[in-house]
Amino acid sequence: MKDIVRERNRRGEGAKLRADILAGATELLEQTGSEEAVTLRAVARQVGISAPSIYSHFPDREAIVDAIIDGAFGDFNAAIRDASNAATEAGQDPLARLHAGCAAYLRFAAERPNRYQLLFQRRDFLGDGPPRVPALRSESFELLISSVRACVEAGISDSTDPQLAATAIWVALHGLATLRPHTPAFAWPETGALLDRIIYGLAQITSEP
Amino acid sequence: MKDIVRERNRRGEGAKLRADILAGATELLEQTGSEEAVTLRAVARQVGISAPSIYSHFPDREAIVDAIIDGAFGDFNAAIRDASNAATEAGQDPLARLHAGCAAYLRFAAERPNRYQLLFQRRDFLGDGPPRVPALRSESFELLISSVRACVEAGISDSTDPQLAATAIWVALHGLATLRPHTPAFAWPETGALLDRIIYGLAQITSEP
DNA sequence: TGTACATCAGTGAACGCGCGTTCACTGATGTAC
DNA sequence: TGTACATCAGTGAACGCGCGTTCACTGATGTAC
Repeated sequence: MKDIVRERNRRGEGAKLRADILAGATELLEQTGSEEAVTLRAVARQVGISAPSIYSHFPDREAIVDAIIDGAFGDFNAAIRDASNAATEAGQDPLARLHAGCAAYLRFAAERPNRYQLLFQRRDFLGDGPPRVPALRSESFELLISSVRACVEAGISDSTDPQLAATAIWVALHGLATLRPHTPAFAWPETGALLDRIIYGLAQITSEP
Repeated sequence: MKDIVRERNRRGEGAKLRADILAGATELLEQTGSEEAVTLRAVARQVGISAPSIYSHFPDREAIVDAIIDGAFGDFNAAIRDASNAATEAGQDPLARLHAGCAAYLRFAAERPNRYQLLFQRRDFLGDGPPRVPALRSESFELLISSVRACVEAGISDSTDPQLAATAIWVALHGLATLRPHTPAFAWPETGALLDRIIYGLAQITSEP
């Protein structure tokens, strides 16, 4: 069953199909929630093309999933960076900047749970060539750790080990982001209260909430 | 390629195969790390039987995975309960009991990463009949929250909301348990230090580490 | 301006694979008589 | 104690499916002359 019938690209515009394939594959992943659902044939159906057409743009199935992950990391890092920068530009204190970044993290995960899930569920093995994904992974962590350091320098955090505090915050955010969509029956506290508890408790914030 | 050739059970002992199938399927999951690898045929190969033999003991593939999850939850809850009880029986304070339970949680996840992953990655929908899995899920959380309450009552925690604190600890433990096996390239702090940060920070422990 | 043709942007049929599941069966073994 | 047989504990072959991938191809379109 072919739902969509795509119009053939004009000559010289063949590369447009790559973007369509990636968008279709991303949508498929987000809808089904499973990496396995991103099959060449399912993507082809989604985009409205024949399966072999994909081979002009991706060497194999794996490459599509990799491209989805790269795109998701780009969006993820941008969302956090933007929220953090917005807080800085608004002249807010380091704690507000830390909070804005963490809130953006949770918002990204809540709005695209299946894409978020894919970000950190793949093992970041160190193969040949530059470790591409680890670099993408570390950007937001670097921002997190610098936010914690700024709190220490501003005298509103007691932390003697910002790396440890940032790691603790990261695992808590990740745990909340992944656990929540899978356990809707749990009596979840309000996200804001939970996030405050995480930030104040783990970054050892000394001023009162 | 059939590696093992199983001896046929004696008459009346047919039910023994069920345990073997479950053990084989569990081993398969733990080795491959993917639920999808638990196929009827792969399980049959692992156990040394033919694929249709499984139908005498499980109605379909899904039932095998459900049985793995049930078994994993039983082991998971038992590990935490035992560690917590051992601390209580040794006459340790509430903080030590809380710590023992959390450490057992992380130990379980570290030793059986793939089985742990399966525990909370399935949506706990509320279908017909009693919500079996949510009950299994909540046991360890109940223990966690009672440990936090005991700390408050003993005057070593400032928490005014033990439910919130317990939830925060849970998400942090889960985040650490799932993130760590997938990001070996990250510069992880020592687990003990991280766990202390999580417990002291999130349960609002007031006495010095 | 007209036209031959190289190239682009794909397609349709086919392959071998592993899968879940069904079906008819088989051979050992405990039991009734 | 001997034996017929019901039952148990499985097996082997087959089905239809969707998959990744390969292959030879087709028809539109821009371009060289």
